[in-house]
Amino acid sequence: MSMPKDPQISYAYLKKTALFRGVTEEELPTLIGCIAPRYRDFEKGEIILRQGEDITAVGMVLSGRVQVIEEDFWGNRNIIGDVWPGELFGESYAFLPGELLRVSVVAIEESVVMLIDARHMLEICSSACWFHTRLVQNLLAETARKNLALTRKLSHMSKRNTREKLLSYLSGQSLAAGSDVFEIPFNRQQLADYLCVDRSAMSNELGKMRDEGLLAFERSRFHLRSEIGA
Amino acid sequence: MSMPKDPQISYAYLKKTALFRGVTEEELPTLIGCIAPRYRDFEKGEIILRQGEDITAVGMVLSGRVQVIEEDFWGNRNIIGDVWPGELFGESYAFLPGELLRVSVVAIEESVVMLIDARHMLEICSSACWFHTRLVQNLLAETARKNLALTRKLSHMSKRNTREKLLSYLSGQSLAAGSDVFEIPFNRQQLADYLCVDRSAMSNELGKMRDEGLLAFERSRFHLRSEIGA
DNA sequence: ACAAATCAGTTGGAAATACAACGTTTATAT
DNA sequence: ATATAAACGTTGTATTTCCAACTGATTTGT
Repeated sequence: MSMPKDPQISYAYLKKTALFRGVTEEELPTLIGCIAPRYRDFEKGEIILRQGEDITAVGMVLSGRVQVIEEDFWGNRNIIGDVWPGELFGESYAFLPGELLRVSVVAIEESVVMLIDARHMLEICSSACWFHTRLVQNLLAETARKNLALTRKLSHMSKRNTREKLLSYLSGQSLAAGSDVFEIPFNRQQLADYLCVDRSAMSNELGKMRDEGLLAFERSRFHLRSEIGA
Repeated sequence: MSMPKDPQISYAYLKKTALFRGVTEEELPTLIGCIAPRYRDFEKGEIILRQGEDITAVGMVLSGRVQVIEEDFWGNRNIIGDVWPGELFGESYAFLPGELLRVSVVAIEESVVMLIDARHMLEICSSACWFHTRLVQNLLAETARKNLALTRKLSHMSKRNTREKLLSYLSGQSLAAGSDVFEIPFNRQQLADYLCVDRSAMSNELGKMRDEGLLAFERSRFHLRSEIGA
């Protein structure tokens, strides 16, 4: 890890991130000065946050690519997810003092990250700049969004068999689209991964449901039937 | 639904809720005046929030009991969860303008709820009271807490079979306790419900793992073994 | 236009899970 | 202390899922 003297922050880029959305390019330097982020440079393979730590800063990947990893009781490593440039990590832990990290964050390429202390985001700065409000709004919106996504996925996955998982997911997609005909953003393998089931078994189940008249589909386009099919 | 003239808000009670934690009883009246909540009285069975709505207010149950319900494409109702007095509802949707409710919230007893507009929480009030900061901190902490709980549950549930779900859960509990011996907060049926598996199948799997020497247990007390058992 | 790769559906056998039923132990109430 | 209820483990069977392998259709790259 090293301290980059001149972190190549592009304001044009930052203002498009979920955290800084709504702040203009002119306002950004003031805001950045206000929340006083730290910049860190990590080499490929370096650990950014270590399981067990108690963090108080939110991280944003500026360049490179980092991964969230979980190590269980027996030392088995499990990749939880990727964090791409512009995205946040550690934002759930940073606002819960005393809550120890259950994951590690690792740079899988040379990466530059921005670390913003949670207090700097929440406390009203001396210059009372309004950007703080916007930042907190963005932060809340972002955690709320993740929350909803997790809740939805969980509501599908808590179904006991593949058919019910599929119906739960498809029903949600249909309601979201406001139509009984809709497109899903997954191909079969991705859908199976999302629902944590076997692809072929899922395909099989889809076929059965089609034969029973519950639904029709063609690739990613689905049609749910409200009439109880024959 | 009616407008209670004199909602029986007890400041002593409010200051103990997750939302108002850290605000003293003396400060509460000022803060409450500042965020200008609305109070509503619902009869048993009345709908508080309707699926499809776009809400901008966070709700808190003051008395009674409300339930979060999901209705799918075919009209099947599914109970998502209960909200007890002092707890929040709608907090994920309130901060995402344009995001339509995928659930309904229903009073299952006569209930009084407090509705706080999201903007009142986020925008700095004229009197620039510092409580706002605390309120937002509490809100962020609360959504962060839910986020972590959801992420953890999901990481167990994404395992393909009962054994791996159990090991994922138990490993997490062990790491949280910082010991290979620990107590879990569930009985067998609750654990099975949490992991979305069949209780007897789960019991069976626990027995097999005990016989294989992976772990030992007695009721809710578990002991994970790091050595690869014979 | 053609070759190669990806994607989707199908099938059969092995493995795991759900379900129902039952006996024993542990906890709770009177 | 005793009766009652709840919790836990066990077993057998029906059902479901996983896995591997294969075919045909569609997409992609050249």
